[in-house]
Amino acid sequence: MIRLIRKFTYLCRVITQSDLPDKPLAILNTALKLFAEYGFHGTPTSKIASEAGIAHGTIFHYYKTKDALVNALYEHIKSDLRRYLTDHIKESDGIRERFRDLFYYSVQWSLEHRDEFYFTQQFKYSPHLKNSGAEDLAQQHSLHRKLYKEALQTKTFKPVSIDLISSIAMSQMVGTYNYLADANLPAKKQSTVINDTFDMLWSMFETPDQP
Amino acid sequence: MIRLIRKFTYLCRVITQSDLPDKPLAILNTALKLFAEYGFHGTPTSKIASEAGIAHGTIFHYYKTKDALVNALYEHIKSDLRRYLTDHIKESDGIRERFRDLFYYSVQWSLEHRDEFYFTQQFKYSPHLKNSGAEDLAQQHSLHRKLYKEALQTKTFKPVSIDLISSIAMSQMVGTYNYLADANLPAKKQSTVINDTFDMLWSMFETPDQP
DNA sequence: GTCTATATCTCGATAGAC
DNA sequence: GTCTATCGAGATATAGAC
Repeated sequence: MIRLIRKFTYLCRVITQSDLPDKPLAILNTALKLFAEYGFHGTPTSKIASEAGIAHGTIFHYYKTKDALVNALYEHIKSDLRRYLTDHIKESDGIRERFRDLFYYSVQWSLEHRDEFYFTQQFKYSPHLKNSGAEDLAQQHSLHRKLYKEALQTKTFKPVSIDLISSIAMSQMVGTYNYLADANLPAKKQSTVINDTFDMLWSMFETPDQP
Repeated sequence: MIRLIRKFTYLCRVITQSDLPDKPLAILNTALKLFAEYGFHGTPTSKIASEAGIAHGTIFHYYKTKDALVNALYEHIKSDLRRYLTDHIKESDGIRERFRDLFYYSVQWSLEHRDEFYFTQQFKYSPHLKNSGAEDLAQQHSLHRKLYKEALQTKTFKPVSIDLISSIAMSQMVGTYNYLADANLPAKKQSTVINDTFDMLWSMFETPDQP
């Protein structure tokens, strides 16, 4: 009898397509939503469970501890952003284009994923968490540093410390994001701002023309 | 008898000058130290008390709740920074000098007060706290916005949104700080970097020469 | 795998002597 | 004002049925 009910429930979900039984992902998603609103210390696991429509204990089946959940969420977001960026950057483009796209789409992604962005900031400034190996979300070596390295080697950039470039570029993205997140401009104007701030950034490091 | 012991203890403190009975301040200081290491959620009030060498209950005599303590600490730091900046900026200077000093000493202060800086970042990204009226530490209207406003009105700056200037300038400071905090350069080199990054910032917004 | 029920513990806050 | 002792809420994590 109970078995029948289970089957029925399952079929209902399949038919309505509304709620695939991907519990681990559901946990991550509701956790993110709640963390963005209350912070991870202000969010009890019991609330994540009830909000996600699952039993409290189930969380600990997928994530041994709350910390593990938080870290898993961070990794999840990180790989999301990574995929998004690699999807939007053409390897065949010139270095300026690639840098522009990296900048542009990093800001764009943050604007379209504000909870995710906010969460990563919280995460970054949470000393007691075991952020072992959790370098800055955007210090994704392979994407950023490779690019800066190339720009330095080809003398596209003035000879400055790569860490300085990295820090300043990162800040410029965050600054642009902060402005746009509050300003609420129409999409087109938003794009203009991102491009303009990128131009400023570029001109900071570009090697001046040799006549 | 006990009264005598008390008096004796008090006199000892006065003589050694080692530990003025300024408990509220001592609480703030050790709280800051611990918050920087464990975060404020990872730091129980009991630990603050024991580390500060006072009784647990005493904390709640000065600060009704833990949240109140956190907020008091934030205000304390904010006014410290404010005093530091106003002490270092000459009102009689030209606008470029004043902006430079604001930038320079903001970074400098952060480098000399890393725990304080780190704490304010934690604070900024703590959604559940009653940060009512806790605007960004550096969005201290009277210091920053007044300056930007003046630069815009005197056409020293290109006509850009003041919020954009504010966001970008702030980010540039944070970016410069992040770089220097990791790089560990000698003091002289540090100054050079701050000045150089300020020049970049300035040239972003400066009105080009009209011939 | 998922649920309910519960064990265990830590922390913030209070009470009351001194 | 400062201390000690303690209370009670609420949190994570586990046990065990289904």
